[in-house]
Amino acid sequence: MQIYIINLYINSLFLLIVLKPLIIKNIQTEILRWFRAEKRDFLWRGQKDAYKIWLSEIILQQTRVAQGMPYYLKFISAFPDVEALAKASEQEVLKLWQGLGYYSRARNLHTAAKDIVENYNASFPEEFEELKKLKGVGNYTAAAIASISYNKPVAVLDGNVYRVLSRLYEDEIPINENGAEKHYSILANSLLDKKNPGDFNEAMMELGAMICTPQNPKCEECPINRFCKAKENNLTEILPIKLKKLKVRTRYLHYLFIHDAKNLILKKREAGDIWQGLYDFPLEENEGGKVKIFQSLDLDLTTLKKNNLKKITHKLTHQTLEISFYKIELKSIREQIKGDYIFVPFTKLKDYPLPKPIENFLKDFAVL
DNA sequence: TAGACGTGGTC
DNA sequence: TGACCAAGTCT
Repeated sequence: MQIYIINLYINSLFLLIVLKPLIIKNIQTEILRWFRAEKRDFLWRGQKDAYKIWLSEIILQQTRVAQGMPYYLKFISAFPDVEALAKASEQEVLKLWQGLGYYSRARNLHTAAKDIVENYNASFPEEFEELKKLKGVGNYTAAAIASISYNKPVAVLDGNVYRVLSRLYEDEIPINENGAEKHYSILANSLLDKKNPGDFNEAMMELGAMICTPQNPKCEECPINRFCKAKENNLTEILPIKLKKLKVRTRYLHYLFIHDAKNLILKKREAGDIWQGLYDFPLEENEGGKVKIFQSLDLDLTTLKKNNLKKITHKLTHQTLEISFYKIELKSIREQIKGDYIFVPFTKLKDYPLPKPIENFLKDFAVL
């Protein structure tokens, strides 16, 4: 009996000290080998300029490469370095970001650029903790910059890595559960190739994006399929587990396209709502009745519906927007409109960052 | 800390 | 077609 227990102990010790590191080493080797042979050729790859890595990482947050690529090119061209970006106005940055969504990324990008120029002598900090102090740089982006640009051994944890880890280890802890980040971060860091952290991090993400996809993963082509518990137990379709708790509310927006011969009215959107810092039309948000924002004009939405130009549905992550546009032509808008509105010549519209529905509306009417 | 924050692609 | 997702972060 004693011998049996001792054997068991030795076996598990062997597993822990010898076998596990060996398996991890194998996985690292296979992932890196695959990555170096199969990786897509992006402009920001193969160089370590922290500015470019940072910019690409911010743009690619919650965004597909195909969607972000043109924006990366525009930004690099307009702002070749962090000083150029810092010198720009927030409106210029938002204008360039127009259409990409999650506009806080653009505002934070600009804030961080100014911070780096003013407080870091225009060069990026190298340490994970220091990078995280930059506005808009969280755990993921700090790890990406630190590992790719400065070879620091910190594992990135993005949607791809969560998925790869959950499947590889058949881990059923929901990836958006409280405490999940810490849990998966430990797994990611234990798997990280500390000698090639940048390449390995990119390799994990590339694997998740190209092979270990959310639907129809290409397990037969996966370089680590022989280590994958989810594949072995046919669980790739249900892993990773994600709790769903998204509530979508519906809002009814009535936009007044008020103009005279040469100008139209815009308003800068403020904090605490969608599209902060972008410009839209005078907005009445209710179900109907009198237009309250311009009582002097004595407008009624029911009457205005005769001039209803367009009605659309625009879906955001958390809101469904039922949008109506009304056209109101006035002789001289300056005298009749009071409040926090600006009068913009049609010729200057190109300088103003606009939410997608506003941009589309103006395009439809050949104003843009 | 759970919820807010855009847009476009996919099945 | 609606639900889910895509290199997350902030408050």
